[in-house]
Amino acid sequence: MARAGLTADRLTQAAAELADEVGFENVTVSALARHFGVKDASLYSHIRNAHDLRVRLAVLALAELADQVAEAIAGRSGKDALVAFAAAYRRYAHEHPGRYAATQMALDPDTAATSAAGKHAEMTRAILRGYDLWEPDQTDAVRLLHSTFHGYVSLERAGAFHSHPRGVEASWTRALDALDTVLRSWPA
Amino acid sequence: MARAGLTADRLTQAAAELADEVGFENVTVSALARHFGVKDASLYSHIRNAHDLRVRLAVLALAELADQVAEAIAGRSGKDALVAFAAAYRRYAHEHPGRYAATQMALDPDTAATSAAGKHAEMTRAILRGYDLWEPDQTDAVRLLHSTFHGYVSLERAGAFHSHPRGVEASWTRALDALDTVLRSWPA
DNA sequence: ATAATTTGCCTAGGACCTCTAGGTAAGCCT
DNA sequence: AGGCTTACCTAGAGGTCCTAGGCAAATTAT
Repeated sequence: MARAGLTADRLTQAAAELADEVGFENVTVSALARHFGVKDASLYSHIRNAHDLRVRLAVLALAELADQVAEAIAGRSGKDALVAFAAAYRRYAHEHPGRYAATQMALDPDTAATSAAGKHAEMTRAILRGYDLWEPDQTDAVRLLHSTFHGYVSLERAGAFHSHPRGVEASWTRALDALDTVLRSWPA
Repeated sequence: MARAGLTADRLTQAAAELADEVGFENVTVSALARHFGVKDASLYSHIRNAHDLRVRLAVLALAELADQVAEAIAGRSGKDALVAFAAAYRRYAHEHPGRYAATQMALDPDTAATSAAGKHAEMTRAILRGYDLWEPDQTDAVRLLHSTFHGYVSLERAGAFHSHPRGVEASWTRALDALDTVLRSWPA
C-alpha cells in the first residue's frame, strides 16, 4: 500500500478547506480521515486530538487573516486604511466562513500569544497612525474597531440583518463613516 | 416507577442552566437525560432532535435578554438609555454565558420572526428616540450598536482583550462615549 | 370503580465520532 | 542488504444521536 503522506500541516490545510465547505463545527477527525482515504486512528500520530486539530486550524486562519489585512492597509493611512482594513476583514469572513469561525475559538493565552492574534491587534493599531490617538485611547479604539468589525460580520452571517430590507452593504459603509468620525474626534 | 414529569419547557429550562454551567456546545441530549435521571431516548417524545433542543434554548435566551434590556431602558432616553441598554446586554452575557452563546445560533427566518429576535431590534430602536435619527439612518445605527455590543462581549469572552493590561471596563465606557458621540452627530 | 385511551418512559439496537494499544510494513540510512 | 524510524493498520472501548417498538402510569370515559 502506498502511503498518503500525511503531516500535521497538510491535515490542517485540508481541515481549513473542509471547514469552509461544511462549517467549522463539522470539522471532525473522521471526516478528515475519510478525505485522505485513511482510518481515523492514523491521524492521531500527527495531531493530539480533535481539539488540537481545531486549534491548529484557528492559528492558520488567524495568520491568513492577518496577512490579508496587512496587505490591504500597506501604504494607506487614515480613513483609507480604515476602509481597506474593514473590507479585507469582511471579505475574508465571507470567502472563508469556516476559517473565520475558527478564529473565534477560545485559545489559551500561550497559543494566542504565539499565534497571529497579537499581530492582528498590532495591525489594527497601524490604522490609528493616521489619527491623532495615544495610549490608552489607542487601545480603547482598537477594541472598539475590532468589536465592531467582528460583531458586524458575525451578526451578518447569523442572519440577524435579514429582517429588514435596508441593504447590508449600505449600513456597513455608514458604520465605517461613523467610526471614522469617532476616531477623528475621539472624546477626551 | 414514578415518572420524571418531563415537558419541552422543563427540558429547555434545564438546558439553559446546563448551558451556563458547562457551555452551550456541551448541551447534549445525553447530558440532559442524565440530569433528569432518565434514558436519552425518553427525551425524543418532547423534542425532535438535538438541534431542536438548541433552537428552543436560543429562543428562550433571546426572550430573556429582550426582557432584561426592556426593563433597563424603561423610562430613560438618550445616552442614559444607551448606557443602561449596554449594561443590561453585557451583564446578561456575563451572567449567562451559555444562554448568550445560544442567542448567536443561526435561526431560520420563521423561527427568528416568531421569537424575540425582532423585539430585540425594536428595543435598540427605542434607544434612538432620544437622538435625532430617521430611516434609513436608524436602521444603520441599530446595526452599528448591535454589532458593537455583540462584538465586544463576544471578544471579551473569547479572551481577545487579555493581552493588554488596559482595563476592559474602561475601554467599554469609552466605547459607549464614542457611540454616543456618533449618534448625536450622525454623518449626513 | 372499572374500562378504554393516551402518553411518558423503557429496552434494544444501529450509525457515527473520539481515542488508545499494539502490530505490520513502507521508506530512509548506513 | 540489514536495521531503524514512522506512517498507517486492526481491534476495541466508550460516548452521542436517534428510531422502533413495548409496557405501564396517568387520564378520561363509562
